[in-house]
Amino acid sequence: MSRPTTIDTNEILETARTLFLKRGFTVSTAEIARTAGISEGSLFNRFPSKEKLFLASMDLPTFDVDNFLGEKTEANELEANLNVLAVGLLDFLRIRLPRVMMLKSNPIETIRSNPAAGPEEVLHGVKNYLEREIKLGRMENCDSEVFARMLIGSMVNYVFFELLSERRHSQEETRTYTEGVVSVLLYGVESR
Amino acid sequence: MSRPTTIDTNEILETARTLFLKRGFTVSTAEIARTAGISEGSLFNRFPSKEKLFLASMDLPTFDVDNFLGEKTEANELEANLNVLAVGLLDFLRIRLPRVMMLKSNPIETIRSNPAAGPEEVLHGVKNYLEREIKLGRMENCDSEVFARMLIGSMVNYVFFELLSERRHSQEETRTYTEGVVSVLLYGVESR
Amino acid sequence: MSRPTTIDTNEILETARTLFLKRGFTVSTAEIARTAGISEGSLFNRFPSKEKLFLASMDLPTFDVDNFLGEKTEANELEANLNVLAVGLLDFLRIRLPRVMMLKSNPIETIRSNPAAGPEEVLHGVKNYLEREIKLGRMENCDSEVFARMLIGSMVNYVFFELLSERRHSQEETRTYTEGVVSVLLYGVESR
Amino acid sequence: MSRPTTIDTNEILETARTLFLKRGFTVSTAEIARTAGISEGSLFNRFPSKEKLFLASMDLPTFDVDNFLGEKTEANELEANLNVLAVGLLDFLRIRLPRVMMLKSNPIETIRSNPAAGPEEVLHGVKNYLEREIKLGRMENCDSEVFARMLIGSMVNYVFFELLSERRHSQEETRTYTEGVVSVLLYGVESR
DNA sequence: CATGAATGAGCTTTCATTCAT
DNA sequence: GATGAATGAAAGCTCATTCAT
Repeated sequence: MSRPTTIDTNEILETARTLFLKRGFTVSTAEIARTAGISEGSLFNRFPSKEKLFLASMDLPTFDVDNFLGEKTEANELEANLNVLAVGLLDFLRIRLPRVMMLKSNPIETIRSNPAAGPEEVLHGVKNYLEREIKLGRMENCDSEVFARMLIGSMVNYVFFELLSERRHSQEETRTYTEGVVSVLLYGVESR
Repeated sequence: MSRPTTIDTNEILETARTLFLKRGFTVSTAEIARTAGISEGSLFNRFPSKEKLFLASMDLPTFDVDNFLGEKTEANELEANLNVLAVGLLDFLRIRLPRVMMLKSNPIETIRSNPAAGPEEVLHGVKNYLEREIKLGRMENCDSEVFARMLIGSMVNYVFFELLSERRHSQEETRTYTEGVVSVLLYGVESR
Repeated sequence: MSRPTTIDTNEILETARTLFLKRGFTVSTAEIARTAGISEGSLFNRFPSKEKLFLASMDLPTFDVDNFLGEKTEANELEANLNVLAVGLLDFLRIRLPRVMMLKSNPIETIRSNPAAGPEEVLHGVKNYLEREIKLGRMENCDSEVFARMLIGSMVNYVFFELLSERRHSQEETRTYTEGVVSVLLYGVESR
Repeated sequence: MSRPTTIDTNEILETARTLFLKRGFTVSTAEIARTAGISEGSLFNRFPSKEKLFLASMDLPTFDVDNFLGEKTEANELEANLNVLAVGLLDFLRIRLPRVMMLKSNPIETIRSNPAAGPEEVLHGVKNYLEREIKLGRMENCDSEVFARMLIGSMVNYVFFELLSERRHSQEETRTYTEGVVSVLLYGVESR
């Protein structure tokens, strides 16, 4: 019966996210509103404070290893599975990592207690997956924590480079890299 | 040799760094001055602007692989060398990484052109070192870029976890981890 | 005779009055509308501006001494009449005084010219009444202005205390007070 | 050693008080600063918030009956003393009353608990004085509360009229009034 | 006519920076 | 050089008012 809503909250969040990620928490709400094509008043109608807007725009996606692999893997191919997982992690981290960094660098008061920002989840997910593969006899026994950290760390670092150099690797580069990583993880570079 | 009445620039920088790293670029110059025990006037006598102070306090250390290893390694022990290198990288990254993240998250205008913030240096250093080891026949031929990225990435990620969880690993945990990483890199987890 | 769908202007005014009196002119129109159970749009359909709403809600009641006494007094009893008048003034002032104070403390531009806010009326009314009583020989000749001011002032002050202490006197306290006041006015405390 | 203070806090308070009293709490801090001839920044250097400034500028003076009379009265002249007291009350109320009204009409959160805003003090002071006079046998026994309320109320109302009509009575008018009041209080208008 | 989404002007407040000593 | 008072531009936020339905 009243004037219909014309402003899309998601559009605001995308605009804010883009600006925050590019220029830091110090971008002004005025600029966010202007870029989103709305008035500052409308911005604050949706989000009660700049901090809330910031936190909402930096919402962290999660990554469920089992769900992700369950759909895509051929059960018996460990190396293939790990390659798929590596690529999935990359895509996930390309979204999550810049937000985590932004949140960490602008420790709004209420952020501290947010456990979702913690990095443990993904590590646990990968570790659990590995241990299941070991139990199933499809993988040699090994320190799953070290393996998981190395896999994730290699992906994190790859994305990290992309962020800092502001250049995204091509699909080919990426595939070469992930395959190299998985290969090294499984076989090392030295024949023992 | 009496205590100089002038203010130690390094003390200012340390104070500023601590505050910036903990609370982000938005800490006020007033608070920095107060914490450093000086007046705001003095702060601006030393640094012409907050941005300059920020950049100075986030000065990025560099890591010269050759220098570092030259002093500490026994030439023939590749695995030992890599372990030393890994620990050295960790210590280096514990200082550098939070600053890089802070710089990336607060891209002051003048920062863009600063190549020192780029992550290529260390990658090149490690790659060069690896290729020399390969040329010297002390290491199997391999994709040095992937190897370097994995080594660095594993360390980056380890420090990353420490930053996010605000808990530093013990020396023992760290040694176990670095040795695990190097071992996997060299030999993998699967016997081929 | 079903409940009308339209909004009762008087209910709005009562809500607004209550809020204005309790919290000052700074209460927001949003809160007034919410408290009244209507939309802000409807509020502004009724009152073209917040100021108009404020002025309307602070509408000052008047007090016609003659009308008031005409119905209630026994003609020959001066002291009784004055007691009735005193109580009537009290009840009147309990409504008028807080509004006058609110209007005075928030001198909306257009208020200045509003003579109704002036306090002269009641003073004149009481003075006229007193002079009639004197002419009728039911009261000694005296300075009717001083008498009127003292009577009114005593009541104003009594209400004033109630406002500031946010506690309304009981009926008994009130009667004791008004009778004391009238007695002093008529006979003083000293035998001359 | 540093730049000397050039802004007088009292001047700020006077400016703020004048504007608040004339236009209500809604005068902007910008206008207060401009009128005081200082920057808004300086205003907030002195007062951490507009509310604090408001409260400070509405600081309520107190009136110590004994101190006041102690210096000015000839001990044995009750009526003379009361006349002096009445004038003193008037002068006091001309300052206090508008501030009390302003405070009451803008009930800043923290104001509620401020007992100084309460009107009891002066009432008690006058009552105590009267009871002492009664004990000393210089005044007939009477209801000191009613007497005090009437004296104060008459003065409050007189000032009230001045406030509302924005016209201050002349000294002569004032003296005539106070003397009339005291006379009525002591002797009434009727011979009993 | 009632609604509440949208607005934008204006508010209080902050803060990097300058300046007089 | 060190100080901290003073500044003013801009920030975050509010809110009376308008408008599309």
